[in-house]
Amino acid sequence: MGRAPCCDKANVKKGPWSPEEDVKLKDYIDKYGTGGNWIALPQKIGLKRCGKSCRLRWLNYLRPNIKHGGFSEEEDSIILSLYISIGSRWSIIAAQLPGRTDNDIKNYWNTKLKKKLLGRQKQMNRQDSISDSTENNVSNNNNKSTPQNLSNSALERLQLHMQLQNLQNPFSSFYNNPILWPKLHPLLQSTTTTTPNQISKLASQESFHPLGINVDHQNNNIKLAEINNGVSPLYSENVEQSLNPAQEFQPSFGFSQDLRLDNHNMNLMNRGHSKELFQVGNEFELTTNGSSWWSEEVELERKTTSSSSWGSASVLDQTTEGMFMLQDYAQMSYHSV
DNA sequence: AATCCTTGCAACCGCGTAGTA
DNA sequence: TTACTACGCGGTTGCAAGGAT
Repeated sequence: MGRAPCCDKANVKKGPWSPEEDVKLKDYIDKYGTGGNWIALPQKIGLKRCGKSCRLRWLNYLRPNIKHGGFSEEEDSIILSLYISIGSRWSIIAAQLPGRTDNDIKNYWNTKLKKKLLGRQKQMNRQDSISDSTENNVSNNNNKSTPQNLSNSALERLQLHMQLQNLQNPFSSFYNNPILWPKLHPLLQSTTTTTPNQISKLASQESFHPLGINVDHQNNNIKLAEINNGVSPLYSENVEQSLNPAQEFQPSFGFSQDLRLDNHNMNLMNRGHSKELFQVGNEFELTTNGSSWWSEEVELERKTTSSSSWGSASVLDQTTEGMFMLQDYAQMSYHSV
């Protein structure tokens, strides 16, 4: 037995909206607002439409200040960086692009931007296969170890990640690309030991992590995806446990620490000693054993069974996604010396 | 000119979640 | 605590327009 329909399907019009319908809906909402009830709205206006359809039409098309098409390079960069960081969380990505809707961005990504970027990678792969048989070729490693049922999303993000690395010259990392990361957290650019004072100083600056997570150590506060100036953070929460100023920290590379991902919480752990809590919106625990992120030594503990936020990807897919994020952003964690 | 194929985008569908009684 | 309702989100579909053959 399926879910009860949200409206009487038989008496509801489907398909493209007519200009008359648009006018009716827009006029009414301009005058009276939605009334907090989309389901009842079409009846009030006299539209033979489902409430959900009205809502969608309003949000994606009729709402004021909506922009369609003509994405700028800057918008491309923001979309790309957020997609690699958080995946297909279109509403979150849209929140960082004023005037853009999640549907618009989703369509733009699926039909243009993704092809544009992955197309470039194909070109580069061709060049690689002709001129380079380097043992460390990431593509070769990829072919060897990528799980067959790796989700499309994870694979895309992986491909994009690798491509973006390739796009840099050998002496420049992905993370230092000012186009991709307009405001890169200075901690990530350092490979040397960072003292608490340095961390404190850095944290007080207006700087952001490419993942979109900004850690304010002074206030034990986290802001997620605060990318555009003047745009309110998508998420902000006090961390569970503050950094101990008496300890000395250094940026941690590789996978020497455990990473735990809960529902909406990502704990970067240091072998059981939780340091930070980050909100990322996932629902599993992931543990690595200090090995390569491609390695098989990954333990996964599924905490809950439902996770629509990350689509229908399998647990293995999600593992890979987690690994991807871990590899990318492990640098942001610290372990005590 | 006709047909087929591809692309872009609006809209739909189903599910998870939050709010409330 | 449970059941119900509505909202919001992301994946998917349908179709029109344009291009290729």
